[in-house]
Amino acid sequence: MPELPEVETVRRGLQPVMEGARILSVEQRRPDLRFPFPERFSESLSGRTIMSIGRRAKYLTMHLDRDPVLICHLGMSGSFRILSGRSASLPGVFHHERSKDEAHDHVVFNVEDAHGEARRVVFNDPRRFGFMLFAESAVLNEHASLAGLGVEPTGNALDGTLLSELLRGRRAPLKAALLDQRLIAGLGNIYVCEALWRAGLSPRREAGSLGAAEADRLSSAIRDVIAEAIEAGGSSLRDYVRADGSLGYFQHSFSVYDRESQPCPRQGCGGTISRIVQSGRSTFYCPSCQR
DNA sequence: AAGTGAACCTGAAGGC
DNA sequence: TGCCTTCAGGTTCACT
Repeated sequence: MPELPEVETVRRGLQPVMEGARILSVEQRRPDLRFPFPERFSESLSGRTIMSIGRRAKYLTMHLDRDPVLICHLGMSGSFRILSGRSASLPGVFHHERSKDEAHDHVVFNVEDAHGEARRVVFNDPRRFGFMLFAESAVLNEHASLAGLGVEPTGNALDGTLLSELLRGRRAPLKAALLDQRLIAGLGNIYVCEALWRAGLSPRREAGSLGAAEADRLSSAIRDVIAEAIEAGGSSLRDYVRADGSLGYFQHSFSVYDRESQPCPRQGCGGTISRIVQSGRSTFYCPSCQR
């Protein structure tokens, strides 16, 4: 579910409550999510102080006052919500009222935040494609989950020259190449579709076939759409909410994603958005203006 | 090696 | 109403 902008939004939502907080206890309510929880999961976290919450691609990292680092992935349906500790013991007066199905509340962090407020930070994940793992901080980037990740589409690193290099020689469709986390890390189905539309490039193009001007356009489109989506607090489809319960609103800015049969929004195009399936996933694009 | 498709799991939505 | 199928923001594994 969550792509980079949603994960970054979650990180920013957790930051004010988690940074500087002390973990009093951790309730682990099942043995596994996508993977088994680490050995001594709760014991290793309890008593620690959270120094910072980081993000790499779609992974969240929780850095403590000593090892291990907690690596967390939200999978397709993972989310966090924050309850005030006091409200948590008084049903009906939660920090925010949105009550998700508590059957899928898999982990609860009981913390005391930097102001001494008791908080419950709850990880909910109906599909359980998310996971939590431990890593050694000194070799965090060599951890199996993070080691192979490509360039972040935020900041200045991703330009036309680098994108050309990454795509050179690749025979896969452009869509598939952009979803490959080893090349660019953090893009998912929504933002790949949106970036390709902005760049006027067909998702079916052979990835290695882009010219320099096209690679320039695409790298700009990727960076722009990711930056705008972060600014908007991500996209809220179905059940995605921010840690404070509010919704992101980038979904209102979709040009093609989930807009099959609707007119292409590009000025003067007049085309109609199509849905095709590429490597098992829906691609939305305008066959008229994306070539 | 690179590329494709299935698998993992639950819930929502649509068709009949 | 219920039952069935299809689909969903991701990653990993098995296969060609």
